[in-house]
Formats: sequence, C-alpha cells, structure tokens
Amino acid sequence: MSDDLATRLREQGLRLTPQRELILRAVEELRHATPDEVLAHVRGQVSSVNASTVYRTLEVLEELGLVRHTHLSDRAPTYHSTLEHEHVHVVCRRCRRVRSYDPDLVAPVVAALAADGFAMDVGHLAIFGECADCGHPPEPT
Amino acid sequence: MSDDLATRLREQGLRLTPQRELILRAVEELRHATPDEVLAHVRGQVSSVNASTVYRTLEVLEELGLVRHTHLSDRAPTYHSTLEHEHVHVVCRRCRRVRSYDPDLVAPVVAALAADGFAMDVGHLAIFGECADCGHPPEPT
DNA sequence: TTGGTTGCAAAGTATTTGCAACATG
DNA sequence: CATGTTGCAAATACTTTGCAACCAA
Repeated sequence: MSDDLATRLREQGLRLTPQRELILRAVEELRHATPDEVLAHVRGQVSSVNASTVYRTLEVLEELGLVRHTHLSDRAPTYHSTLEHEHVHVVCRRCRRVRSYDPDLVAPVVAALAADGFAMDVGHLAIFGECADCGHPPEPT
Repeated sequence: MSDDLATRLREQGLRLTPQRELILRAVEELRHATPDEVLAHVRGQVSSVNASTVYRTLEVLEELGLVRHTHLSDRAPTYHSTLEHEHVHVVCRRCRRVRSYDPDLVAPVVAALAADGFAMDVGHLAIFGECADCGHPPEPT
C-alpha cells in the first residue's frame, strides 16, 4: 500500500516524501479524519508537519485515488482511505454517529440516475437524518 | 407567505423586520443561493444590509421552517425556500449543473433506513456525480 | 418602554498561496 | 542538479460574536 503510493506518485512524475507517507498512513489509521485531525495525528507521531502540507497532500492523494472525502458535517471535510471498500455514510444529526452502509443501499438510485445519463458518485454520498436509538432523547412530537 | 413569516415570527416572540422580509424574498426568488448571493441580491434592491444579518436571518428562517439548506459545493451552503416542494439535489461535478428530483427517487433508501430506525432527511440530500450530456467533454477513459 | 434586531468591527475557523530553502530521483 | 516539495507567513473565504444604537410591538 505504501508501494502503491510510491508507484502512483512515480507515474505522475511526483515524488515520494516522508510527509506523504505519514499522511496517507494517518488517513488509513484514523478511518474518517478531517485535515486537522490528520495534522494532529502526524504531529503526534513525528516531526513537525505543516498544515499546508496536509491540505496539499490530501489533494494529491485524492487525485491519485488513494483517499476520498465526504462531508460528514457542515464544517471540514472528512477523508478516508480507498483501501476500505466503497461505502455510503449515514449520519445522525443528533448524536453525530456515522454509520457506513454498503453501496447496495442506494443501488436503485444509481440505476434511476444512470437511466437519465447521470453517473452517481456513491462514495461521496452523505445521508443525514436522525436515528431512533441515538444517545439523545427524541424531540417531543 | 410574508404573512407566514410574520405569523411564525410572532409565535416565537420574534419580530418582523424589513431585513427579514427582504432576505426571505431573496431566497425565494433566487431559488438556490448562498449567503453571499442573498446578500448581493438584497443589496441590489434596497438599503445596505449587513452580512451578519444575512447569516443570522437565514438561521432564523431555517428554524422557522421557511428555508432549508444543502451543500451543493465544497464551499458555502445553498439555501432554498420551503415553498418549493421538497426535492433532492443532483449535481454534476463537471458542468456544475444542479437538477432537482422528486423525493421518489430515494424512496427505497428512505424505506431501507427507516427499517433500521433511521429517519432520513431527504431535503438535505445532495447527490454528486457526472452527467453524460454536460457541456464539458468526458474524461478520456 | 422592553427586549428583540441590526450594523459595525473584530475575532474565529478553514483553507489557499507565494516564495525561498530543501530534498528526491 | 533539476524540479518537485515543504515550511512559513500572509492572504483569502466564510462565518461568528460582542456591543451599542436602534426599532418593532
């Protein structure tokens, strides 16, 4: 997987650096992390890595297809490794819990949109709502 | 509809102001607008309205259920009036075009998640992907 | 008159960019 | 050793907040 990084970078005339390795590994380990969280993680591990490097690297890694991002909050984007199989994110607004669903969940939507000539990006999808069994009490009805 | 505004505000002990009327009307007219676009629109029409007022007002209007927002780009949120019937947003990453779909599109997803005790927020959903017939040429395969 | 509302300016958070020093291939 | 990369600092985009003046009810 780090080999993959080296390979893909080389293909694009880009270079393998310790920062890029660290950041990719951080995304893989954290599962779902914002740029800030990635930064904190790599800093905890090694030398001082700069925030701009994190942003620039996440962009590169995404172009290389090694990471992806979705929006699990109204704030910063969340990155995850493409080593995980593709999944749909379902997040509860109340308890903030994030569940991953198999792409099957939205297969009918993919099909319907495909019929309209639209190729849906399943991995980017974030579905919001509220779960019944979340830690927080339900709103009075 | 402006009556609705007055009514709902009063119910909450809030007040009807020209700014609030203008901003609500701007959202209705613009169909899909970011806070910035709303600001530009109301400024074009009347006196000087402040950006903070736009943010604060959009928040109030959303709490009152008169507007809603979704994220149609990685940047600012997009607001729309709830006078429009609820719809799902489908946006092409290449040509940036936004199409509105009937909630029926995602009915199977709503049902599947409901079975898991999750109440999906359909109006907030934004589906990304690429349309075949967008102005831009397809990427080489 | 009371208390919600606005404008203004400053602060805050998230992200981007220019550029010189640096390090990979 | 050529060119991609990084760190740093400043700039930018977007949003929030404190507060005094203001105005709707």
